[in-house]
Amino acid sequence: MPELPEVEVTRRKLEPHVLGRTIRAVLTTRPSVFFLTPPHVLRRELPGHRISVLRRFGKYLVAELDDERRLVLHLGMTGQLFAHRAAVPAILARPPSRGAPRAAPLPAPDRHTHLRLQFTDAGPEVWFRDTRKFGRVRLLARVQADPRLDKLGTDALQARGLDLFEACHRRRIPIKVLLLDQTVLAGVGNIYADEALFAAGIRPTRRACRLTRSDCDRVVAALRRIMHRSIRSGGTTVSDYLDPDQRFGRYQLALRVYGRSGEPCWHCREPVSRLVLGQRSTHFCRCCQK
DNA sequence: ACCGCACCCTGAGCGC
DNA sequence: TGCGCTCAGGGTGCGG
Repeated sequence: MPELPEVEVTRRKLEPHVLGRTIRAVLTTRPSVFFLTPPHVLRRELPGHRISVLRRFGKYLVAELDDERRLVLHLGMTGQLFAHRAAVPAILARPPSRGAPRAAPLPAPDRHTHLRLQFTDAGPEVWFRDTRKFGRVRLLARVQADPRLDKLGTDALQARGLDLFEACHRRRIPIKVLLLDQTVLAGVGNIYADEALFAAGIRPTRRACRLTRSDCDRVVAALRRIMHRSIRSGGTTVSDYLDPDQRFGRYQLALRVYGRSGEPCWHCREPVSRLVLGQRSTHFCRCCQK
């Protein structure tokens, strides 16, 4: 599932395919929850405009247009952005291990390809595909605020221990649940929350208010370290994630606890435990995390 | 303000 | 073979 590292890899690889290009036509599927801006509006409004910047905020991607409107994209759980060159054979072997992606390289758009941007030049189309439709697309008017975007906390890669420590004040929820709150640190999802808490030696069930300043420093440092490593590895492919070139991530090979319940802990060899917190499966080591 | 939980959606995997 | 069930989870919104 795309969290900050996967979204950042997507941004970096998509950027050269969109910057400075002018949209010629937009193809969409039928209206659905996927479209916060109705598809017929996107088809009408986007053509003729040039994409000037592609930014990331937490797990959001924002394409700024030449008229200062913004196209806001969220990949949800199964969202994929592709730079689709016609007639170029897609790569691909199986991913190195752990979870065989359901997705295979797409030779043609299918019913899950909800948005296709075609450009005035001969370069690739950009496709937004999302089987589960937990992803979202919205076109913001000039200077129009986005309620979700504006509520995001500090980007997880920019955060300091103090940011987390202040957010933990008087919060009685498990630290794992707090880490998933996008208004606290933007970009942290289920995988990296578990991995960072393991690296910091903190049990995910511990109440947020019971973390010390030093605990928070370790969690934030671990998040930054792990996310940077993951970005360098092309992100984590657990089930569906593919980058704009339809390549799998490789960071799943480096995961220490996520998806490893019952397998031996990297440090102490005790079996990794699993429980559910905030309706999300949570993985940790009873021995190494207190 | 805080917190728990149902819900959105689809495909995979499983038992029968 | 095929049906029906459960599970996965990012984010929203509601009720207590």
